[in-house]
Amino acid sequence: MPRLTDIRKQALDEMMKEAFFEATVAVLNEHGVEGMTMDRVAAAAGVAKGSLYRYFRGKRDLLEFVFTKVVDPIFQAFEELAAKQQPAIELLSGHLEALLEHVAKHARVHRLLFEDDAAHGLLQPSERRTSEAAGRQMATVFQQGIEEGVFRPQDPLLLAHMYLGLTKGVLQSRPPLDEPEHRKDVHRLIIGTFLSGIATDKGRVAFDG
Amino acid sequence: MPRLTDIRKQALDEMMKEAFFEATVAVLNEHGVEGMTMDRVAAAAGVAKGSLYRYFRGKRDLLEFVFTKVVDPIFQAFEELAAKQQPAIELLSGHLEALLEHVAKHARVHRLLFEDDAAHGLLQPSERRTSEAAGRQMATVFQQGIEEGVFRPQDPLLLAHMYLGLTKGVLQSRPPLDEPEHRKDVHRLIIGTFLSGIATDKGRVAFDG
Amino acid sequence: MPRLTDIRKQALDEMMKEAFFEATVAVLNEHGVEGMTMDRVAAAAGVAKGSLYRYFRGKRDLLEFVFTKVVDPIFQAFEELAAKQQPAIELLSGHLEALLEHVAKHARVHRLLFEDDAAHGLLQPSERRTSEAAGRQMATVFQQGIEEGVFRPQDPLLLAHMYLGLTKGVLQSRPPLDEPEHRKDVHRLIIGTFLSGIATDKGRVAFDG
Amino acid sequence: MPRLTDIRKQALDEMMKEAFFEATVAVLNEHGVEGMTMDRVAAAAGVAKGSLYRYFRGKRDLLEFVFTKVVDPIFQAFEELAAKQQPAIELLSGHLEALLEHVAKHARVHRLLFEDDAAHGLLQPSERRTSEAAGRQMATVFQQGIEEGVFRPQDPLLLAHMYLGLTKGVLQSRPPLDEPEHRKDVHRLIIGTFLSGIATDKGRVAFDG
DNA sequence: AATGAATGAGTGTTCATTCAT
DNA sequence: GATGAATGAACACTCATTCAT
Repeated sequence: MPRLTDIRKQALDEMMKEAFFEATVAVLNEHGVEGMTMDRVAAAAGVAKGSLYRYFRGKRDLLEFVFTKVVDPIFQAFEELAAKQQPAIELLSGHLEALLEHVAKHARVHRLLFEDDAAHGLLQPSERRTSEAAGRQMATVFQQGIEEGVFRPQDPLLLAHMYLGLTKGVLQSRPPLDEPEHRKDVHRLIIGTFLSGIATDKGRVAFDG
Repeated sequence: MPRLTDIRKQALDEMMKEAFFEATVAVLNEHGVEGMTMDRVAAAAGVAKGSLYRYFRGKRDLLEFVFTKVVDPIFQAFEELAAKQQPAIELLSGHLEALLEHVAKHARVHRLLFEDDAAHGLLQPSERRTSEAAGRQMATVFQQGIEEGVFRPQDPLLLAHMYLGLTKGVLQSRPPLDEPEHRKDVHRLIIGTFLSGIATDKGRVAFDG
Repeated sequence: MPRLTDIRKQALDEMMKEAFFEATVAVLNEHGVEGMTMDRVAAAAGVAKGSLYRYFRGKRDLLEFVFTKVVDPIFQAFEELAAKQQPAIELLSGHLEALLEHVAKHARVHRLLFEDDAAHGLLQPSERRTSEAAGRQMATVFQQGIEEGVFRPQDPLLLAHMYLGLTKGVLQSRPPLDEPEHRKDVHRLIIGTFLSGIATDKGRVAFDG
Repeated sequence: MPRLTDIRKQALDEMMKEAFFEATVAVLNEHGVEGMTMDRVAAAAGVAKGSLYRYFRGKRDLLEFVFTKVVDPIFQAFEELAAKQQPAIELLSGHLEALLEHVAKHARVHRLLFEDDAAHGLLQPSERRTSEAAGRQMATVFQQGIEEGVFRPQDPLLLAHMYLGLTKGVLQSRPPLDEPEHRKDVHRLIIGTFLSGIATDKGRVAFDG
């Protein structure tokens, strides 16, 4: 039964990687990105340092794994939503909902990998890739919205960057996201602002004038 | 003539610091923040490593100098504008104009320190301080705008973060900023979006519905 | 058999530390304390510098290890003697005997750490501690002797310092200590001088007069 | 008048060296031996670092100058005393008196150069030379005393080392030396102990027995 | 003769990576 | 396959010494 053994082996591998993921997060939590050493990760995982290198080619590899593990679900959630062929605004809304939920669940890690901005040195490439991928993904929504006539015609990629930037800005101010109502508030704030702006009628007049 | 000598000395000091500034930027450019070592900066500046330490107390000091040199003008521009007692929207507009001009002038450095998000590990304290200071500064504008009745009443600090995030998002997509018209376009895009949102009337109906 | 492995591991650790001890002594011998660098110790031990740090937390740690290794046995010998509840003079005598034997055995290291007075900069704390501890330890002997009526009443701590100083003085003149008779001679000299002084009757008269 | 100029020059040189002496002592006082850098000495002396090197060939040279300046007077005092052709005991007594006075006057420096034992790394050669010179010097006294019949016949050099060691031991316990009476007490203690020992008659019996 | 900026070898220490067991 | 000891390149930083001005 080499087949079964292989499967089992693969499963074990996955479990190990999972363990390393959690160990890494724990270390990141306790020592920050600068203090994340392979020694500490191995110790946190309860294995010898050498073993780490059986599962990851190096530190960069490990961090990319962690990064991906945190980021990927958001992309997948989007893909799932997009598959449902909804109107752009609902797509946007649904995606934001999923995003906020995800951030709420992985608050600690998010803070470390995104807000504190400290890991970026080590995973710049994958970071940029991610950021760009997210931009492209969102751009399709805006493209769709423009076609639907609900968004003003504009470069969709630029819109995506603005939207993502605005969202990141809100998240960087660390609003409470634990309770569903909190998330609802933030959701309304982001979508409302991005769709309708912050100006009153008076303000809009002042601006146009 | 100790007076003249002193002045000359001070001028030389400034020139050295300027040279180190450029050397640091060059190293950051080539090796990223993680690869920015004192050795490399010294080599790039064409001096011995020890000399660096005559002008900066340490790596952190050097990086803060670079960071400040890039960031401070924006804050100062804001202060100058704010002193003029203008309406909030004009203040916002003026600040963005100054910002875009500044970014255009220091494009390379900006990319390194802000977009790539990479220097943050080493100057997190000053970085976070800066980010928060910028937030607070902008918040006063939004507060004023709310009082003027041109912005919808909302947490000014949150508005500031959204605005800054959105702006950062746009800059991250690296729009051309060399020509004044380019900047005008980006300016219009940001202000317009933030004040009026991206939705058409139809979109707004769809959203409210 | 984790038991055996652990023991073996511990033994290996001890051997490594022992090797570093000897390497350190060799380096101290050749380059003096100021010239004792971690590089040189590692080189003398024939290992990479990094390995040193697996066994010692730092330079101070290493030096303290060496120092302790040399000094501790003397203290322990004293404790053992003191436990035997002997008269003060025999205690003194016994301690000196043990000390001379110990110095004979570790002549080279002693010269480095004590006579040359050179290591002290780096281990001043532990040195001073040691010196004071030795003083206190000996003071109890003199206190006991005073109570027994065999020593003239005087500040015991001062007596201890005098005794230790005198002994150190003798050792600094590097008397031969290899043979038991040599040690016997030195022993007699020190004890005799400290107990009865160096003056003849005539000298005593001259002094008192 | 090149003659006068030369003399003046030499005098200036002496004054400079004197200033550096005091600056060095001040630095040693404030920062310890490990913290005594040429920079600090120059700053303390109020001159440029480069000037230091006009008067001293290097750090070792400077430290030797300071050391000598502190130690030499004791030797000279001895020479002066010795020239007076006194009995050995009075010579010893007179020398100790001068020594205690000297130590009292230069207490701070002494502590740094002798007790703290930290400078020795840098001036080991001159230190050893000094220690040996002192030994030889004192040995002549003991030799004389033996010839006078006031000291028991014994290796004079060994006696000298014992005497100096005992004295050093007393000084290391930092007895008060400010007042003449204090010094008198210490003087009596050292001379008394070294000449007559610390044993009572009972103790002597116990020892001989 | 004085200055102090420049030098650069050297210091202790860290840590990602390798590899013999 | 796991281990963890060994490695050694790198790093930030210091400071005695030199030398152009």
